[in-house]
Amino acid sequence: MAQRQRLSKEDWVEAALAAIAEGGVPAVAVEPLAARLGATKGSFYWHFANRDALLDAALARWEARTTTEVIEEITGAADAPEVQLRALVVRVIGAAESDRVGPALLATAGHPAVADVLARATRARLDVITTLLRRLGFPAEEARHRALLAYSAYLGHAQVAHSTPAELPATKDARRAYLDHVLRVLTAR
Amino acid sequence: MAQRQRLSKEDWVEAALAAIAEGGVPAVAVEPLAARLGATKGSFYWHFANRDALLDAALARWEARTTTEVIEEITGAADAPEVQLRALVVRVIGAAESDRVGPALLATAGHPAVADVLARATRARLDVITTLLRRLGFPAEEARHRALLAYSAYLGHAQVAHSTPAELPATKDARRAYLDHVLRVLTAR
DNA sequence: ACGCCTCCATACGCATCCGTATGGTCAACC
DNA sequence: GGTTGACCATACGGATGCGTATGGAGGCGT
Repeated sequence: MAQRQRLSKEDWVEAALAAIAEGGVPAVAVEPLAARLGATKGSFYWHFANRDALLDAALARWEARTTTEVIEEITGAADAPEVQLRALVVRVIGAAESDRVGPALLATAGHPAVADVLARATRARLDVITTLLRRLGFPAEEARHRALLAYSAYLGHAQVAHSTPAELPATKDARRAYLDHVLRVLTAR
Repeated sequence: MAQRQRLSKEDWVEAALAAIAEGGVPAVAVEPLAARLGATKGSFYWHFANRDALLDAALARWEARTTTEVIEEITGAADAPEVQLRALVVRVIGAAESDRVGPALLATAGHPAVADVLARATRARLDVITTLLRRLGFPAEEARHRALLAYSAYLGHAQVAHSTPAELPATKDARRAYLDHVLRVLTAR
């Protein structure tokens, strides 16, 4: 990997996220990570108290990057709800195909720290979608139902993209057509 | 756990599936499983050549139980496509909330055996849904799009049910209303 | 009653990972 | 140019997992 002489905390966090993406939470192991970074445990235990501290930092980083920042970015703009919803979907579908951490976390939902971050992320994301749908004129219960459906579809799309990308539309045009179709189905009255 | 004196291959497979559900593929470890079954490695290595053999058997069992058997059961009946589709959804949504193995496998899609079984299951499931939608009168491309959306929604629903069940409709009536809503949205022209 | 075959426990060597202890290196600063 | 402190390598002990070797317990036929 990188042949830096000195490593920062961030380097370890990024390596941990990469490990989660490839092998799930159990793949966050100090010694293999050190080997991949071209360092040893000596470096790690200077930056972190123990393995769990690294895992916590990685989870916090993931939550910020895939939930907090995205929500702020989308809802920060003063666009109309239709525009915001479309921006959210486009933004998030693209990310879903590269971010493999989310699906990987599901396998370890038993771990307390993982459960916490998943619960917070799920709630925040569902709330954003629900709010947008309400602003589009859907009544409360229907907005919540449609938000749940849309978010489920997003999660599932990430899974398919990750496990069997061959089943997704192949060309860029086909993907855009699919995306348009999905948006139409999800917002049709 | 069970205080049986003799264990069968099936017992080990079931224990492996339970382990995957709780901790993902890496949790399929011989010695912890043996402890849980009240046995030792001596038993395991009589029934299986090694850890991978158990993993393969568990994956095959999962595929049969959640894909092959379900598809045969649904398409075996001579019902109208609307009835089959609804039966499939009802059957599968209920299972999604108890089967935690599927989501857990996603975390280890890098493993060759896992990738194989995921690819086969995804393809088989998408094909079934696509066929049903075609029989409902949707043209080919739209049927495939809607099938992908429906299957994604199913996968995501399983994730939500597993990680944050509190976000799902609480009462039985609310769940039924949600299910009706989803079916209506997914099959509306 | 005897041997046989199935199933399992025990004990071992090896590898991997965690966490600690300790000393070394290099840049910055006086 | 000597000292300090941030950063890291090496070396260790303990825990846990894999796979093998070996012997023992118990049903079953003869």
